[in-house]
Amino acid sequence: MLTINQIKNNKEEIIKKLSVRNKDFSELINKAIEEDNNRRAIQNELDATLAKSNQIAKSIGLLFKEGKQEEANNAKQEAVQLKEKSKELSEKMNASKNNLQKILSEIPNIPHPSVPAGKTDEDNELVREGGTIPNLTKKVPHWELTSKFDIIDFELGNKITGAGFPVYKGKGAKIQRALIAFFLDEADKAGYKEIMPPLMINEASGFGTGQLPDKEGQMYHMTEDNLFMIPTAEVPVTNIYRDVILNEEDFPIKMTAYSSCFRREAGSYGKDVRGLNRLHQFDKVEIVRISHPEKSYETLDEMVAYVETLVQKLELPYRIVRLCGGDLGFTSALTYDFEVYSAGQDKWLEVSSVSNFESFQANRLKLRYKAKGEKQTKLAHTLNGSALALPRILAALLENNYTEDGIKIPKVLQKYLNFDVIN
RNA sequence: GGAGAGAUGGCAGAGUGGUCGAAUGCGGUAGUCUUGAAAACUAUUGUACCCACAAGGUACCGGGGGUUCGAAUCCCUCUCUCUCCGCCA
Repeated sequence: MLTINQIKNNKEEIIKKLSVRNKDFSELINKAIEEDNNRRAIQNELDATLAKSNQIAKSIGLLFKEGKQEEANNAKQEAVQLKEKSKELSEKMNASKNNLQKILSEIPNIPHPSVPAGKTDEDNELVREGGTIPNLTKKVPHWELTSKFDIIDFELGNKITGAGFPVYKGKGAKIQRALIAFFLDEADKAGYKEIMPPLMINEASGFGTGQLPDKEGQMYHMTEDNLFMIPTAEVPVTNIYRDVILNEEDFPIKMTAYSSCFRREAGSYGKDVRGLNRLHQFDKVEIVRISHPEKSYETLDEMVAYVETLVQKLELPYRIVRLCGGDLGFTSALTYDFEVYSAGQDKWLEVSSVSNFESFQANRLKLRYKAKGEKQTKLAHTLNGSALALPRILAALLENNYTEDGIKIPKVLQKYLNFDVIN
């Protein structure tokens, strides 16, 4: 969420920058400013009324002490009237605040100047590519390979739970474990502190990172306890810093977490859902950073470079794209997507999304820092990225490395496994 | 799940209707002293909003609601924590 001060101070500029998202936000922006003016007017009056009430209440205490019953009773009358007035005003004020909140929550993050204009993923900008696309004699999609080698059982998942909950077996399960260990070890080497977070979150956490209230339908909801299954470790990990005021010297904050992720994927039925392409439960290692505002883009570049080393070490052909305005997430200012080429399907699969949210999440989280010698707190910047999501990485590994002799395991994973080929 | 106790500032911990944004101690910051440090002493030390700034004002003592002219203090409710019992990996 943008702050009202951000909006007021740079109104025209913000409207202009938001237009990169292919939508005109001038009306909402104007409404927000108008409502804020309204709110301030009400608060002025309310504060004055309360001040008077407080004054009278104090004087009543003194009058009683002095035994001036009559005067005290007169003062009470006045106080009652003031109270009614302040009640009215505070109701108005709450309504105004809620309305402002609602308007603000409909305004997305301001795209970074480097975000290209565009409508769909076709307008995304290719930043870099690497690796070599394998020249396979036979292209086999992973869902055939997994059943051929009996390493992932989709049918069994259907039986136990439902579609989108695969069962990993034997070498399939071991590869999952190896990938998780590999990703965590790499993150550790890169200075990220490992976190093992809760897999369910409460409402406040969901609000902090922006899943609630908008994307409520995308999370599994335990209504009995009002908890939600996490769609990504970003949520619990970033919320570690909800309601926190940091010191400048606490930066940089680097965290990583492995977790299972749960997504209802409502509304995406039938679209690229075969095999591992889109699941309700999957595993992912996430990196999260909290950064000084002046350093956050440096941080973003660092994260992109880091994720790039992962796909390189896994020897996967990849490309990095900068999302265009139309494809950019609501909360993000700049996002780089990583895609790996999956030869069996002849498709690029998105395996990581690395974003700078600037102060958009921090505002909701109330995550601030205090510069040395300054009294005012400022919002920190938050960033996160997948490093990496397992299922599509696995799909690409299986498809790209498949030969007549079986599926070869990339070198970096071999030390985590007691086999180097699946056959 | 049952019974009881509790939730106060960075921490510890007073405060049971008015003079409490809140004693005291510790910690933090600045200064005095010192070659430097420690100790000691002095001052300062929550967040947000209104206000151009300052002055001043308002709100916040786990969350929400209520009683009252006035609530950290009384009532209701929710959440959480602790102790005991039960169950349990």
